[in-house]
Amino acid sequence: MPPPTKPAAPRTTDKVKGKPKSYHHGNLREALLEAGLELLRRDSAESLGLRELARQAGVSRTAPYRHFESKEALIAAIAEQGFLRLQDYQDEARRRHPNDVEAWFLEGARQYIRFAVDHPEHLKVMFGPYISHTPGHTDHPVYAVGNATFGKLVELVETAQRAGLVRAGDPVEVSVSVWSMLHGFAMLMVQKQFDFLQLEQGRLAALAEQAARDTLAAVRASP
Amino acid sequence: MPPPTKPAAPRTTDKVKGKPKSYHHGNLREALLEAGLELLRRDSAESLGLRELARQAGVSRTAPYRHFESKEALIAAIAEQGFLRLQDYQDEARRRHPNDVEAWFLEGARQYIRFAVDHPEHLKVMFGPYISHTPGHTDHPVYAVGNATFGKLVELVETAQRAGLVRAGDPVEVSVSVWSMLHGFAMLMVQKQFDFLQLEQGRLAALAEQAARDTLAAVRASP
DNA sequence: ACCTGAACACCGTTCAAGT
DNA sequence: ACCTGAACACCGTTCAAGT
Repeated sequence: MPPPTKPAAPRTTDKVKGKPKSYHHGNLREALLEAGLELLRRDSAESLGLRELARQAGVSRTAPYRHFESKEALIAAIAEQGFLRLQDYQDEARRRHPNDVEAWFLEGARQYIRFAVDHPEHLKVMFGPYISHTPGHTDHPVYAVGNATFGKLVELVETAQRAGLVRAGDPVEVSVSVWSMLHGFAMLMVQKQFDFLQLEQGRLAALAEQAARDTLAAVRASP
Repeated sequence: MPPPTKPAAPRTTDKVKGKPKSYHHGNLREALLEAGLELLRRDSAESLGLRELARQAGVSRTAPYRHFESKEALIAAIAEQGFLRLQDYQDEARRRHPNDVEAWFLEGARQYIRFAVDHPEHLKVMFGPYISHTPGHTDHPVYAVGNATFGKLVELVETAQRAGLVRAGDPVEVSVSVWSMLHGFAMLMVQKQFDFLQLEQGRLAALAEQAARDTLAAVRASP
């Protein structure tokens, strides 16, 4: 725990020229999101406090309410960023293998896991218990973005079905199996639930590759 | 939200005879665990407060500290209960199909999902972000019980490998794939992440059966 | 042995007020 | 338009004290 007396935050009041370095009056919103992500990266637990973020950004504790309705809204905004980034990872897989469905599928699976490795703090809020999925609360943009991310997976599955790689059937149902496997592996890894296995150096990467291949095996068309 | 003025809790001070109905002096520990579970069942979110549990049990807000070191310790105790119950579900699968490895494996997968359906509140604390898996915090009994649960899965996988049902290789690594798939499906379901698919009545059960079969397909030995 | 009451150091959120 | 300060209704946790 840090001592209660902090260095009072740099404040960077140099808004002399164009330099967009001083968010102090201007891009507080982005600064809060960035600070939230950094806090999640270190503390991991759910101490993510609105007051602490304000402190870190060098503003008063009520200033965040000018940019976010509530703590949950801030978390949802971070989750939204995360889904967009995950879509980028998925697009990359498609770009790498435009003419080979199997390679595309496998790379898509690897990219999902890579996203989890690169941005665990994003994954945690995207699928943590902080944003409720009960009907009525689904008006925030994060839900639309999340659904669009799943939609990209369904597209991949449909293409793979047409190519005879993946078994026939409702592509949405097949996509649920694919998602479950990748989500399960990614979440368990991010939550350090494999730590008790005492894996040697580099062994986790082998597990990830296995998970990607097993994901395809789970829904592969029988020959 | 309930009004701030509650009916002051029944207190059930009828400790006249043997009737173990009045936990007031005696089994406060169990009462707190039960109240915690009930709170998780309804509120779902992480408002699970120590003070509120005390209120619900009819004791002062500091009484819980006689039975639990901290809020995290109470949550860990609930998680421990959950792992034991999950083991019961797994044992049931083995008992039903003692002489058919494939049936045992499939039933084990179904039982994992059934546990999630029956006890979502347990699953949420078992794999939520409330108990940290960083080294140094792994002294609570919940970790040993969690590892034992995974151990049961490894046993099943080893048996299935010997029978030629599941592919060869390190049984722990194979078990990770199986666990990932079931965990992913169970968590997404419990978190209501499939709700946006607008599934018709009974369709979720079909998804669950598919997930169980796909879990086997993911690690099945090639013919 | 088990529980209580007051107290400490925190939260999220609201609201009138400042520039 | 954006931010501040005081205030309200909460937390988890500690500790001396009660029976």
